[in-house]
Amino acid sequence: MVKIASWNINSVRLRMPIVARFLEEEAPDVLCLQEIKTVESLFPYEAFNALGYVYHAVHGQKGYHGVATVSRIPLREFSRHDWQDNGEARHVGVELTGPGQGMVLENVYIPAGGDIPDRDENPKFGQKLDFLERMTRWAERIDRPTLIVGDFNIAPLECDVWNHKQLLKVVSHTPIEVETLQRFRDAHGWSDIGREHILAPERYYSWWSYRAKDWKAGDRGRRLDHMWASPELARQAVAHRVSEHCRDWPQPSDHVPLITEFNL
DNA sequence: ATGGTGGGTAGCCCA
Repeated sequence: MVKIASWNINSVRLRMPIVARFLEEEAPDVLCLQEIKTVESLFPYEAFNALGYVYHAVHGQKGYHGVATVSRIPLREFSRHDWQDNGEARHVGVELTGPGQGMVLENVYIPAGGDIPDRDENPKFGQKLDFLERMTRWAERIDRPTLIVGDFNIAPLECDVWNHKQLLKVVSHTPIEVETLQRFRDAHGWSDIGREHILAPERYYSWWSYRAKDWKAGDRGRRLDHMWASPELARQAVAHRVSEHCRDWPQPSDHVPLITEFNL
């Protein structure tokens, strides 16, 4: 059994106490973090080592973005894609070399895309779509069992947001983003593990804005985080869940962890 | 219709 988790942590240094709490509670074999917001030299390697997570693949950046995959089972880093073509640290790819040997694990942080869903008025929105198009070209050539996880910053289904109609013009749920993400999905035949285990139209969110007074009261959530697998790998996913309670921990991230267990 | 909060950094950017 190999247990993999993904969490947009919004500063790994600030939130190391709750990361440790999560690792002690869930004991995933591998944890993929997004938005670590630090350079590699300041990454809390020792804190992870002390918890038994002695394998690391860190692609950091000062102040913004950044991803890290930490593990208690052996892995080897083998790729860092720049799908935005601007030098931002938004991806790291590893291959498991012990348990789950041969499985490729891609950790990605897709750009949020700014506030205005228009390429001309808001260059960041265009960059988000371009990032997805480059990922799609990459996905067409995948020839190994692959799991891609992370903050996709898109909630594709109606039941992935608290109010579908109200969010149609809100970046993360616009038709153009959903269509672009669908093309990425079709390019490899990805299986959306989250939605294979928590079936539509059931509510499924992974992010709640900090701007709500009480995130739970209005429950204005969105499913921005995903775990997508190659079809043959998806068939080996035996459990999947969302650690929603982490949103209530002290100084929480605005995202919560996703967990999938594989029988490999 | 608007602004609401949070993190990193250093005099605003990003989410």
